[in-house]
Amino acid sequence: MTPIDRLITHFRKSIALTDDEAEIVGQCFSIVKLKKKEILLFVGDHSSHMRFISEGCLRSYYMDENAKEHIIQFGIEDWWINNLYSYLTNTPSKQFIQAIENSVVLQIHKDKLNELYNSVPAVERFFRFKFEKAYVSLQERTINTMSKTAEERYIEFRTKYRNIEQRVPQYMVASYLGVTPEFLSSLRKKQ
Amino acid sequence: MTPIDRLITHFRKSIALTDDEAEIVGQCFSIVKLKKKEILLFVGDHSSHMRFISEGCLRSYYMDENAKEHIIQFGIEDWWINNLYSYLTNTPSKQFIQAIENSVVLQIHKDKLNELYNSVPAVERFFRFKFEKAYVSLQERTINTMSKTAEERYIEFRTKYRNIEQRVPQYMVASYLGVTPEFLSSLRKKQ
DNA sequence: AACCTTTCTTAAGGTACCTTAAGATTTAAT
DNA sequence: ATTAAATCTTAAGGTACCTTAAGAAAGGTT
Repeated sequence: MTPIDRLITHFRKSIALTDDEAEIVGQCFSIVKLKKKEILLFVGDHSSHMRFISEGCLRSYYMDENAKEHIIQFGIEDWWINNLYSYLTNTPSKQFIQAIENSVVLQIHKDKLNELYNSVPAVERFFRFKFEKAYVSLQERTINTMSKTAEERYIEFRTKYRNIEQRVPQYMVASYLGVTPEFLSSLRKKQ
Repeated sequence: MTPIDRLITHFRKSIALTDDEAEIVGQCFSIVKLKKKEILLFVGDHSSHMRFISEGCLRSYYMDENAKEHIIQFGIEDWWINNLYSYLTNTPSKQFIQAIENSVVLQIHKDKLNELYNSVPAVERFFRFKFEKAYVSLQERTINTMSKTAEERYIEFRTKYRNIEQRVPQYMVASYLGVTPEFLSSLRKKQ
C-alpha cells in the first residue's frame, strides 16, 4: 500500500470520497521521508501544513526557558501530527516535530487545503472533526495533569497507548507525563 | 444597552453583520438570568448551547473523584462560557457552570446555531475562530501547567487577568492555578 | 569482539506543594 | 448592630516529585 493509498483509506473511515475526489485529494499532498531523529519542524518555522503519518513514529515537543523538553504529542501510523497552535495562529512555532523512527509523512499546505475544501467539501468536515477531537483530547489531558498523580497518569498512559509505550524510549514517556525519567523509573520499580 | 445589543456589538467586532442579519441572530438567542451561586449547567446535563455572558461573572469547573473542584475557566462580560468538550462530543457534561455574581447569559441551542450558519454564514466563521482560540488558549495553559511553578503561574494570572482576580474569591484563583488556597496564601505573603 | 552512545536505574538530599487544624478577617443576613 | 457564613491566613508535619551524580544495561557501529 502506497502512502497515498493509506491516506485515502484513512479519510474514508470518516467521510465518503468518490474515486475522482480521492484522486484530487491525493494529488494535494506531498511526501516527506525522515530518518530517525531528523527534525521536520523547527522552532521559529511557520507550521502551515497538516501532516499525516503514513509510516513511523514522531513526537512534537517544546523547550522551556531552562532548555527542558516537554512532549506535547506522540504520533504513529494513521495519526496526524501538527502544531495546531502555530497553524491556527499563523505565528512561528514554539515546538519541534521530530522523527523517533524512520518515518514517512504526507503533508498539505494550508492554502492548498483551503482550496481543497471548495473542490471536495467532505474534507472540510473531516478537518473540523479533527480540530474538535484535538480540543477534546487536550482538555482531557489538562484535567488529568491537574487532578491526578504521576503514577495514575502513567497507568492510564500504559493502558491507553500501550503500542506507543513499546516504541518510544522511557524518558520520552516521562517527558510526556511531566516527570523526570528518574522518577518514572522509581514508579515502575514499585509496580 | 440590552443584552442582545451587547451580543450584536460583540459579533460586530469580528464579523460584519447587516442590520437584517443582526436581527435574525438576535432572535436565535434566549436570555438566562442567574443569581449568585446559581448553577447553569449540572454534571450529567448535555451541554448543547453556546453561551455568551452579557453581564456578571461565572466559572466552569469539574469535580474529581475526591470531590475536589478544579476550575477550568472563568468568564465575565463579553466572554463565552461553555463546556466545549460536552458540546462537541455530545456526551453528558462532567463540568458545572456556576454564576459567581448575579449574571445575565444569552444562549443558543446547537441545532439553532447550525441553522443560523446557513442563514447568516459569517456566524460560522465567527465560531470557527472561537474554537481555534479556545484550543490555543487551552494549549497555552497546559504547557504552562507543565513547565512553570505555581508562583510563576500566579504572577502571569495577575497580569493577564487582573480584572478577574479582583472579582472572584482567592480560593477560586487557587483552584484555577491548581494549588490549595493555603499555598496560594503563602505565596502572596512572600511577595 | 570491542567500543561508543543511548537509555535506564539507584540513591541521597532537597524543594514545592499538600493536609490538617485552628484562628482571624471579611461579607451577608437577620 | 449582631450573628452567622464565607473567605483568608498561619503553622506544623507530611508526601510527591526534583536534582545531582554515578553506575548498569542495552543498542549501534566499526
